[in-house]
Amino acid sequence: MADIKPIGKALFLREEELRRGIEMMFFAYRDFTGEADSILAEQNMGRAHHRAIYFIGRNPGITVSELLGILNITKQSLSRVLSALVETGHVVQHTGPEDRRQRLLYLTETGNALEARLTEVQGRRFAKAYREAGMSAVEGFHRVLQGLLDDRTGQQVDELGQARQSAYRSGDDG
Amino acid sequence: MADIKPIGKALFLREEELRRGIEMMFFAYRDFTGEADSILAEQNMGRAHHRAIYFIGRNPGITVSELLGILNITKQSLSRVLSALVETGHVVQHTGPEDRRQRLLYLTETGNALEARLTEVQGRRFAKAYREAGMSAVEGFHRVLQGLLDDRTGQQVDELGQARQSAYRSGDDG
DNA sequence: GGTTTTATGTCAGCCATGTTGACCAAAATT
DNA sequence: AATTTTGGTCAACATGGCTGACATAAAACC
Repeated sequence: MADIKPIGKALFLREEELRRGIEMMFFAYRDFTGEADSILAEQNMGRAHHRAIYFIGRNPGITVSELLGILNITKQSLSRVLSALVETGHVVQHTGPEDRRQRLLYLTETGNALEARLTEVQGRRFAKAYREAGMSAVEGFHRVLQGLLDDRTGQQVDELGQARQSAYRSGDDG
Repeated sequence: MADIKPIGKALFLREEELRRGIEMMFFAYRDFTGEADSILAEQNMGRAHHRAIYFIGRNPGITVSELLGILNITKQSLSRVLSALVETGHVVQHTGPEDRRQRLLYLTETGNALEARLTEVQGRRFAKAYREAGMSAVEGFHRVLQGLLDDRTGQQVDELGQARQSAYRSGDDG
């Protein structure tokens, strides 16, 4: 059995590899959000506002509950941010046509402009990374990220993708 | 020139692909940190404590300045966390032998145990993702993450890798 | 060698954003 | 009519960023 590997060393290398992933994830996320954070700071906003704006822009007419499902925060936290965004004219709430309890959320022109600006800087960063890494690396990147998700999140992401493909909600920004 | 592509559609696909990256990054980071956050909450700690513990464990004898360089936060923010960790017996500070202004940081046994526990849950998640995605995907994952970094961070990460390989600092936990 | 400058770290207090808990109102359900 | 669901509000609290003021050690300068 000459092909038995030195287990100790293999485990060491494995741990090093995992730690490398952990660290890179930390640094990459920090830098990935950094530029957007700066833009947001100019407007006295934070990441919480960004996340709300992003997912409202991506899903016009989304309800507060649905948004809560995506963000995984409490309604009190979200409420604070939404109030601010309505106040500053980035978001409008329309009473649901079927269920009048619901407040369907839409970006205003101002909100759309900010969303575009934020997504542009983050997209630019991704475009550079994708370009440098190459197509097959991008494929691998997606697969690993997918594997990092909780099962529940994985399902959610799939559902979001489906919903987006199939139909846009009726509404001003449709 | 029959191979000119329909630009409009290509751009649309490109934007969709970039948005997919942006979203996956958000979800993956959230889930990636979630388990560790729970463990930390048990001990009345947060992510800031985790980051300090992680990088001290990884670089025994690191100075506060060096740690600040890694974390990109203010010294005041770090100081608060370090004081708490010394208080709870997770970290010890030794005056620098050359430059007596410095406080070299080390994990205690307790600190090491917590670090190991936290790194284990995060490592397990990465191990699963890596296993499912396959080796070449992992390679691509690293390359894309690398490309997402600020230039300055990329250099830093390299330097850290070097320092770790070449020599361990003298100290109790060497 | 004493003074200034630089490096390093601490204390105090502010702000954003997460949390719980208690409670209210409107609409839908039974 | 009573209950449940949905959404909102107020209050209080914790974490972890931030700035400003300050203390001390080391280095640089005259």
